[in-house]
Amino acid sequence: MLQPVTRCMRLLHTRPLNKPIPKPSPSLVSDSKMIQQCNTSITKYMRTGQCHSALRIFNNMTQRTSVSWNAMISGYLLNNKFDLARQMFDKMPQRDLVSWNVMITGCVRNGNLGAARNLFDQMPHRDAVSWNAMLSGYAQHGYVEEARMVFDRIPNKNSISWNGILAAYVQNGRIEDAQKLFESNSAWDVVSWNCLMGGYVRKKRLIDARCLFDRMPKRDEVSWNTMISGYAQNRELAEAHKLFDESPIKDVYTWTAMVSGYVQNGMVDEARRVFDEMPLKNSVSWNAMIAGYLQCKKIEVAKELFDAMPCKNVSSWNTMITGFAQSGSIDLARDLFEKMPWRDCISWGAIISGYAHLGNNEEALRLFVEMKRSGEKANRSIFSCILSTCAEITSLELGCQLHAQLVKVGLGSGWYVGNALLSMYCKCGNIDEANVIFEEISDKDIVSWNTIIAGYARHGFGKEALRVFESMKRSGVKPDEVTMVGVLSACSHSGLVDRGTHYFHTMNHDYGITTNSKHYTCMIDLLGRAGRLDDALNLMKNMPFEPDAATWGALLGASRIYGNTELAEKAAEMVFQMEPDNAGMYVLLSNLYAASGRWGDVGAMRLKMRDTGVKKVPGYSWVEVQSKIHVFSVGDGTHPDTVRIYGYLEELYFRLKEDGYISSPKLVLHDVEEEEKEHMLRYHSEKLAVAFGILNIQGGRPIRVFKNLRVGEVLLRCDFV
DNA sequence: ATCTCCAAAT
Repeated sequence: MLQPVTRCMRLLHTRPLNKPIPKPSPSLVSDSKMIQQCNTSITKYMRTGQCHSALRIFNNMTQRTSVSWNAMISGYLLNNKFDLARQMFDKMPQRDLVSWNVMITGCVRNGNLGAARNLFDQMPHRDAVSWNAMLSGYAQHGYVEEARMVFDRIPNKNSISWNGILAAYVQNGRIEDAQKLFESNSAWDVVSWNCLMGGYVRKKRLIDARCLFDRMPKRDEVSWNTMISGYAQNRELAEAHKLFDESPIKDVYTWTAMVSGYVQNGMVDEARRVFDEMPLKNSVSWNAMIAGYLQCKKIEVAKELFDAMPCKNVSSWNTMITGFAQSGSIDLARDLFEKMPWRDCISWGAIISGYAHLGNNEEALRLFVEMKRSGEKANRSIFSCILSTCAEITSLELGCQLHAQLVKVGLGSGWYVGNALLSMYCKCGNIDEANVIFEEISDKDIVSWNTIIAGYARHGFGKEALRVFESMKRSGVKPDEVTMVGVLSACSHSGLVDRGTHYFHTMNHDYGITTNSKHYTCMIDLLGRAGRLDDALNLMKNMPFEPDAATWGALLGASRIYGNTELAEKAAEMVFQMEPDNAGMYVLLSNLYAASGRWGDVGAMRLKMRDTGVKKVPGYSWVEVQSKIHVFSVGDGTHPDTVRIYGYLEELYFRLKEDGYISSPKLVLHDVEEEEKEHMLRYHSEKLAVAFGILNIQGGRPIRVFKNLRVGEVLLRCDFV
């Protein structure tokens, strides 16, 4: 609206009023035509992603209008080159309304609402587009109230302003407000109807959506497509198909809605039939079809389609890589990953989580480093994946570095990454930092609470765990089954038998939690540790589940502690039946026999292990020194510092003996010669790791030693602080 | 005729 005025002003400036306006000379006419042609070319190049060619044209122009600059700015924004766009905007000599509006929109799309607001406040004149851009900016970032305030202040509201505020409500889930607004006015256009209808579809309120659809004064393609995909995505394929047949015009969206609807409902053959009938396919249609085949594990067909696809985009590659990775074909995934023409953070995330999922933590970490070197920024999902990798290999130092990176890029807040950080600190043995993180999560969800409770329990801080549990209840979060597993194991590890028993019996009544087998296992562990083996056994007999390996394992652990070999044998026998590959159980039972001097049974156990092909997982201990992990096994002689480590341990033993310490070979659980037993005691993997830690970690700093042997779900860990 | 704001499908 103000645009023509501004242009007149410019003319007034360049041509004095008292002289008649001269007719444009032929050269001037051709100049302005030239400029127009150049502007058109810039736009065309930008639309096809050829920023360099656009820039060359722009640089070669001897005269430019604001449209030339605007075309460059919006072109850069279209190609996600925000910084270049901003540079152009800052450099341009005379900004017009469109320049400001384009830049504001760019800031909003780049996630920088503050910059958008600054521009909005600075601009000399605003039109409806400026206001609408700000309104939509607030709406897109979840600031509904601010969006409403902008809307109320718009002096010359147009239909887009009205649709903007309607969309603000719909996008942020406030369908009732949207509905109220809609009813308060009658001058809505087809976009408004579509918008509200889309809101109902999102809320899965298909009946309300359909009601609007039927009442609409005018329908366009979007109306049909919204309604069709609403049905298709909510398992109402028959209704979707009916509407599809009725639809007067079908475009790519219409067809694709049907394809992805069938795919999402696992009807891949129907999807394929529609896909083959489509008169025109775009990359979304192809990708949906490929994802469908990957979903139902028809990997080969997916790959065939992918190879035949003419217009592969990053999503196509990402879909295939994710599919391969999730079906365990990590090498095929990697092959595609290496071949793809360009990658985004989804591609990196797909391959990294693929390796992490298979337990190849080293490769996951290596790729993460490579990603950062390539200049790609990690998103929340990648950070979360890598944090759990750190937890898996218990690399606290690496975890701390990630934490620092998260703070730097501003992704540290919020429960999503917060929970991953929390879990990392818990598993890496830094429960204090875990607590700091926990306190900092402003939008704690049930997982946050459960993680910190289980973390405290795991580290033996039962009372702390229960204190957190109480404050969880006070803050109005309802405990779930997982919470109670943490709470019961907290009681178990701290010997709080009565309290644990109380929770166990009241949790159904108090929190509506159905007792599951994990809870029973916790209780058996709790009673067993307290020496109440009979009660534990009774509980197991009366529980409404068949005891699983974990339950018997808990009983075995308890019997072992209290030297009840008979019960332990029975428990171990059950575990063998259920999990013939559970090497840990063979070792436990073998150790139990050894402890009671039943060497014949130990030998039989060994034979059984050999015959069933079970391999004992060797016990490892490791310690982290300056981001490097040093691993030790029993009597390890492979470490470069072996001589120093053994020398130090010898010296330590000499001093211990001088003080009257006698090591206790009886605790060694193998049938070996006395001398060798003593050797094993001295050079047990933890001791080697501790010695190395003492020799290499500065005094006053904690030495954290980790072990790989697991009993049930609990990672045994020694913290030497 | 070239530039900006609202609605639909991985």
